[in-house]
Amino acid sequence: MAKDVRERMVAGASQLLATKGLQATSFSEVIELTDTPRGAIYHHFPGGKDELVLAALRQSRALMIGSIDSAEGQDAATVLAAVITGWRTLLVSHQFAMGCAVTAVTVATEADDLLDEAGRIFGDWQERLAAAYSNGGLDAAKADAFAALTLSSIEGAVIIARAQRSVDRFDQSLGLLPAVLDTLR
Amino acid sequence: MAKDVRERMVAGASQLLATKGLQATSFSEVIELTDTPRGAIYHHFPGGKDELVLAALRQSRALMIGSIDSAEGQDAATVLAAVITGWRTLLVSHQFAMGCAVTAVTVATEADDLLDEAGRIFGDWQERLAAAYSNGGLDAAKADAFAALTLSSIEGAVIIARAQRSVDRFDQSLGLLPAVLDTLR
DNA sequence: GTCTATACGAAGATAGAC
DNA sequence: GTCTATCTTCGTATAGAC
Repeated sequence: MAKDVRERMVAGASQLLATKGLQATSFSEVIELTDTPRGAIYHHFPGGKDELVLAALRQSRALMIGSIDSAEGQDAATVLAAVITGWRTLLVSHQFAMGCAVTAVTVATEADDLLDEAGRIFGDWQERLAAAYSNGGLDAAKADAFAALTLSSIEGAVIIARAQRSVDRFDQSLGLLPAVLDTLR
Repeated sequence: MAKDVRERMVAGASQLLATKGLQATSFSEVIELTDTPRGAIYHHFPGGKDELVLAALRQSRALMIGSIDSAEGQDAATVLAAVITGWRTLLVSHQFAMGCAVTAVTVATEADDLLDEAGRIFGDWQERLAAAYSNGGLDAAKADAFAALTLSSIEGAVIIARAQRSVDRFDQSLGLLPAVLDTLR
């Protein structure tokens, strides 16, 4: 059976946020992209755009968490490589037209509820990543700090890669992380 | 004498980009913020919004370059600390309502000329930072790579700090960089 | 250089029919 | 659940007067 209309709208909004930003994540664009009925938007999202964007953020959250979880149980270096590769593949496979939805919202909103959710998601990502590192042999405090560095450098590297339509700086910058990890254990 | 109207408009646009993003950097907001005459926008920027944003990006470029240059000639660790402190102060003094204008444009535009300029600016920043590191005692190749890591991790940390309205993760993540620098020489 | 007036389109949102 | 119509507001842009 076809996916739920609401679910398709959320996925479309999430994709639009990651590719074109918050402004371009309009009802018209979501409807066109997902081929869903116009009249259904306010039925599924009575709170309007904010509610749709909030749902899209939560979906982005789950995707990244799933990616971290699937590397769980392995060596910390393997976890690191898996996360970096995931983002690298996303960039390349979309020809640098796609990035992070949470970042896109953070730098373009003034709504407190959206900012709160974005902050919580970054926190959750770090926490999950730190747990995976810890599980992969790193001391807890170091795992937490290294997770913070991993996240911030990836988020920054993704932006720079998009602007330059190249993965050169991405590779150069994140290429230092494995050696950093080595010094931590 | 009062600053040139055009210059004030560019500064206002630059500030709006860094605080509210590309969408909110509208003519109305720029005019209100800078208290400049509405009729003067298309006189100074016949190319419309794109031309204004382009000028604002170039001003952001110059600000960061100036900040790097003022640390030039010092030890690599001092250069690193100066750049980090600069961004940290910006965040705190604006209560996390301000970030990087170039990032804001990168994740919200589809215009090639804006993306090109953003990519060029990130490249210039890295180049200037690498030169300062090299001047500060780091081997050239390592200086370039470490400049890439410095930039991407700062850009990412700034976003996360804004979302969380806290400098905790920022400090935690960038706090690892001095040790990384030590391992490079 | 700066002003007003205005055109045009897009966006978010609501009402009421089907 | 979905449709159409409509309202309001806002943003970009242009024309022509001062």
